[in-house]
Amino acid sequence: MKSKLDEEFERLCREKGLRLTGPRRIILDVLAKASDHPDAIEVHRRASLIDPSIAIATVYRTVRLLEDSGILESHAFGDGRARYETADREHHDHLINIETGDVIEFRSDEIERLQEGIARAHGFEIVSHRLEIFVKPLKGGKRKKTSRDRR
Amino acid sequence: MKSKLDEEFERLCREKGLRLTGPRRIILDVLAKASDHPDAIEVHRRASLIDPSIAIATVYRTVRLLEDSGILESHAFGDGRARYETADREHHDHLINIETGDVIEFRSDEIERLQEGIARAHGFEIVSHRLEIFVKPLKGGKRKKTSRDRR
DNA sequence: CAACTTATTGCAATTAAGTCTCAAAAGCAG
DNA sequence: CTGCTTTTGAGACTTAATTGCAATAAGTTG
Ligand SMILES: [Mn+2]
Ligand SMILES: [Mn+2]
Ligand SMILES: [Zn+2]
Ligand SMILES: [Zn+2]
Repeated sequence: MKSKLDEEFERLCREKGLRLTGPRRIILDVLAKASDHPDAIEVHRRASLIDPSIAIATVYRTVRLLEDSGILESHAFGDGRARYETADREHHDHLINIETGDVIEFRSDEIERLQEGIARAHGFEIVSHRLEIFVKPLKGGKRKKTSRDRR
Repeated sequence: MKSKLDEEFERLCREKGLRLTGPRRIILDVLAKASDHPDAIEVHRRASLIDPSIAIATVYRTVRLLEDSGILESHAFGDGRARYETADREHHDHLINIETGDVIEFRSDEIERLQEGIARAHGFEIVSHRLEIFVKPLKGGKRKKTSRDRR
């Protein structure tokens, strides 16, 4: 099935004279289907299951292309590698469980609004931002079953 | 003059059997005096003015040691390098002017409080967090003279 | 202060994420 | 299908950071 992302990417290709190649389709597909935040190596591993000839260099080239086009977002959570997710959902920030590496998404309109105010007070407008909260489980139980996110 | 940081580092050395060496004193001094957020290469450059024989490897080793001891904080603003600042001041977050690279510090107790609430609602407690807002100047003038931060 | 033990240093080699070069392969307009 | 152009895979390269190692310097003891 052809997703929103596929259509957007096709449009982009036509617009910029880029080619809709096999590797690009597969990499975009891997990213569209991911419900976690894979890094380039993990994207390559998943893409390789579909076409083992895809090179890691192509993964790096493609995620850069997609990121520059606004189709992908990259994050730098603790470890050195950049991690990716498609930019087709509403903006959110992340809680990272430092004991398990699980990533939990959240959104706070209040925080978003406060950030706007801070930027404006300094004479700026926000281009982008990142908020990452590194957490560990509360000892005293009170756990919600929220961490569906792998790694 | 001997700063708070120096004393804390001396205590740490005694505690862990570490040695208070020339290079360590100089690197800590450079960091204590910095009012910006220098990266390892810049710290090395400044340390070299005092003792040209200091190796970049020693800078990397020392900032890691200081960071692990909680004396230094490292940040990963856009560019690949880690940037450092001493952890002796009150917690704050950063606005980064993407046009100039200037870093502006701010603190919002409201945002801090909201983060606590979010973490707790998910059954976690915050270990650390980072909030970085990438901004550009508002076209319509309204500028405050706040950016005292170099680089 | 001199001798001694052990941590630390400078240096060069190494690692690891990501980028680049280039000849071969593949898109795609005609 | 042809021909032009972009993209690819493979491997070389770049850059921040880490590590191995022999030489050096801290700190300790007498
Ligand atoms: Mn996410
Ligand atoms: Mn700061
Ligand atoms: Zn946000
Ligand atoms: Zn904060």
